[in-house]
Amino acid sequence: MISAMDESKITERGRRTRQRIVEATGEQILASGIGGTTLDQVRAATLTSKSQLFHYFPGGKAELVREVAQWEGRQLFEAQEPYIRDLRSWESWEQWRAALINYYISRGRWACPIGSLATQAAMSDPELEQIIADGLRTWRETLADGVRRMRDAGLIAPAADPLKVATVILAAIQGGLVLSQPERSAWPLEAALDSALGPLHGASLTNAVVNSMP
Amino acid sequence: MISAMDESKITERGRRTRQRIVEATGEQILASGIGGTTLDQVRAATLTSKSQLFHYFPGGKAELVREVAQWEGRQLFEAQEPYIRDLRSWESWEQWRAALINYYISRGRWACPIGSLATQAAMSDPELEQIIADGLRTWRETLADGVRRMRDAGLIAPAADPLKVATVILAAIQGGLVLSQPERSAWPLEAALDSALGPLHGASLTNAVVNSMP
DNA sequence: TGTTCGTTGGACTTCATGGTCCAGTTGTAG
DNA sequence: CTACAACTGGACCATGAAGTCCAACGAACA
Repeated sequence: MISAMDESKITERGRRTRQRIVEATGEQILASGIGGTTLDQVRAATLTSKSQLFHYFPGGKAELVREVAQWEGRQLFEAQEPYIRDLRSWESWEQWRAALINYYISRGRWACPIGSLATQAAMSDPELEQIIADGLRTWRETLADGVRRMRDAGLIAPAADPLKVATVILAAIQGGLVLSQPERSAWPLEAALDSALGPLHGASLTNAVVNSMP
Repeated sequence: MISAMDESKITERGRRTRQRIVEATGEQILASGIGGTTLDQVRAATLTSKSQLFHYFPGGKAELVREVAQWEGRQLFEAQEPYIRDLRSWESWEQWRAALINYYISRGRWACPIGSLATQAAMSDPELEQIIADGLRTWRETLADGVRRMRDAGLIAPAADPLKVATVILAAIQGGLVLSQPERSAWPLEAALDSALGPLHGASLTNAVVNSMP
């Protein structure tokens, strides 16, 4: 990744200021979207000035937004650590699920830093689109690894396609968030995620509850 | 619903112009989002003038966007007719699924007029948010009716909660579209939707393929 | 035929917002 | 302590987009 900001000569103070800008912008974007976020708002929220914004992000708003996307993406992944790295049993999936839901709840808003940006700005900024796509892809791969471990351990059907299962889970998260937004509740997200996680639930418990035939 | 445009005195010619504006705006929003759509673009695309835009939509851009949301919503529902009204067997769900996927494919872009607007503009315009929420709700209710019919006919488990199943299906659609966007392919959407539709698939076929235990 | 009202054209105004500039301050290394 | 570079403040500029205004056109109807 090529960052327009060379981090060689940078003071600690500068680093803090820069980080403050990124986080405040993220907050604002989360609340009002990219288009609804102005540099003046960021400036006011961070008690900085225009010159600082352009000092740290010479590429202007576009670069700042990209930086925010990467930062938020990292936060999202860290929130899933360490569970997402060690998905190999139903219990580990449950722990991961709890950590993820908790992350979304803690932000106060029902929006995914990756998913909602994907919808908002995909067509406006190809570079941002790339960042989003990369984040989505590694997320899916990490989940697929977990599914693969489950399969190799014989905990789920050998015929299950890990990539497909991972995609279904991701889709459930993104779609669940879309529905949680107007609902102002986590339940659509939880329902969708649990449903997608069904195939990973060992034994025929899931089938019996959700899918049995009279 | 209160429309700022009183339709009492309006010529056929005016109606056509107005409709032309709505459709062109929808096209533009689909391509560039709400923020990326300017009235000048709409004016150019429809060969109209500013005065016409404000003549037919006194509320300005906000009203126009709301009108577009409603129009697109209607289109979306019509695309699912008549199947969505008569969900009562696995075959009918399959027909509905085909019609829906076909609708999204035919638009050329992987975006839902309801879902993507929900993400984009929910917080900027409360009225638009209401329109989106309503559309989402009636959609969910209609699907839930179908699930209810399935349950009452004994085709799925009596314990299944129709509203929850409908929500999971909707989430799969929305999330599938989010993932289909960067992928530039319908497969994530189809995978997610099929997975969510699993519980409606009679017999233990689904269980055997996706979820069996060694 | 003329009057009325829906319709249309396009110039004009206002203003928010991204972006620029430069002078002044603070920190740090020799 | 001095010099240089990083950092900060805020006035200023350019632009594009929403919204206004008014004059002119055209179709229905007396």
